[in-house]
Amino acid sequence: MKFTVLKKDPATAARRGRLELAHGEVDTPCFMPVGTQATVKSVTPEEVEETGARIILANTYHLGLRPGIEIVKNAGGLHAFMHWDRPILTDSGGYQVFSLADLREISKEGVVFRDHIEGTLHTLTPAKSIGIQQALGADIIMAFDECPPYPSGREYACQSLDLTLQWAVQSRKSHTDGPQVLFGIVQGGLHRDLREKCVEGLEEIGFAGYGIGGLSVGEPREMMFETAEFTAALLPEAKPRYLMGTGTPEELVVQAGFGVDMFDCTVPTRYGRNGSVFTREGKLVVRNAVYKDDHRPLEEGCGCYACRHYTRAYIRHLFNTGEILAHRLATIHNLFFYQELMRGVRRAIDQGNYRKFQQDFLENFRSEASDSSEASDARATAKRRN
RNA sequence: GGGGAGAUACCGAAGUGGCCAAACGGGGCAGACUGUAAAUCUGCUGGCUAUGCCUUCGGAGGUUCGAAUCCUCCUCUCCCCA
Repeated sequence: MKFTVLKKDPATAARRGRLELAHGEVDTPCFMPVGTQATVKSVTPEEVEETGARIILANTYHLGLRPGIEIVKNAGGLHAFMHWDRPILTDSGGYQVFSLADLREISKEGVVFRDHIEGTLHTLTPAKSIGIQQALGADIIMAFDECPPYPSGREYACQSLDLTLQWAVQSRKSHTDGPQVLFGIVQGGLHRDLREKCVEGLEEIGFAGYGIGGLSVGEPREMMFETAEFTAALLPEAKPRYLMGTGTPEELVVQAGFGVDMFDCTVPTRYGRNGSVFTREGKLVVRNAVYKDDHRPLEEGCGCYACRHYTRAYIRHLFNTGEILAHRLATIHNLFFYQELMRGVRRAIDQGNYRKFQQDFLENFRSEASDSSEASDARATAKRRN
């Protein structure tokens, strides 16, 4: 792997970079669509690529369980198995320690999961996680960590951090040389000193890049921003910084300004399947009745496949009737929107005016439909018509 | 012509004297969703001048302190036999 910082924004900590990985190059800051089960839900790899995505995520816990590494190995590795020949990053299963909290028990050695499908027990240790990730053959693999929930008291955050650091050592030891690179993950909750301690510890071990973990787990947005900014600044300049699991379009724009190089989030794909799409003006719940007779594209001027060929009224109709195509079109649009957003971010940094780009974007983008006078006007109109 | 069953909110369907503005499902409307146990989950769904009031369980009348629920008549629907 080679990571090059091409340009630094004069007014913010934002930076433009390029990642050279085993399966290709990725311009940063980048957004990585999430494909937990070796598929970005509802869309084909060609469609993912057409949105502009150059790297995607997959998941160790889920793929280790089903179909299991033997089958993926026999298929010729994850890339061949899922027919995606660009870079892949696999998450270690650390997030499942958080999201499947009711089904697992943490010990010093690792985590015992009661598998959510069959109920049988599976132990994930740092060595096992790395072993699975190497077998899958992703370009970037992640150290096994504990993602503690919010709120976590200082004592718990402290313990959890020690565990994550121990696991980082073991992850590093288990990682054999090859085209794959291993990233460490910074934990420490919202505590500055713990984040500092974690970064120090990880740097001592030495990783190709660093994930900032433990955010977007329910903490107030301001606290997430504060912690992300602070933590990003602690990390070595020459290595890629990956803010794990976040976020909304605004969060990406804000946090790219902290010097984050990589993002991933389920928001564009999940929101798409659940009937929400993004536009430069904010979130639009295309499922809603306001759009039943609205024959404009999801976003005017958008170049995505969905917007080139279909209208809000049609896509709402598809959602309303439970048609699969609704999920596909909304997902394609959202992924394109995210990639278009990142293209804008990169261009602005290239031009050295990231601050202005941020301001313009945030001024236009309304995250809550209720903030939008246009949306509430539209709702009122719909009510009158009914 | 004879016998039987039924009519409940937008639809289907429970309820058979007070705890009923009425279970449950569908539909509709809205909200949530952040390293995906998610094509999922949650809320609302008669009206209003709203800790209460008004209208509503096919229609009209009656019994009762009180009726979707009991009685009488009427209207309509379905099934079986001729």
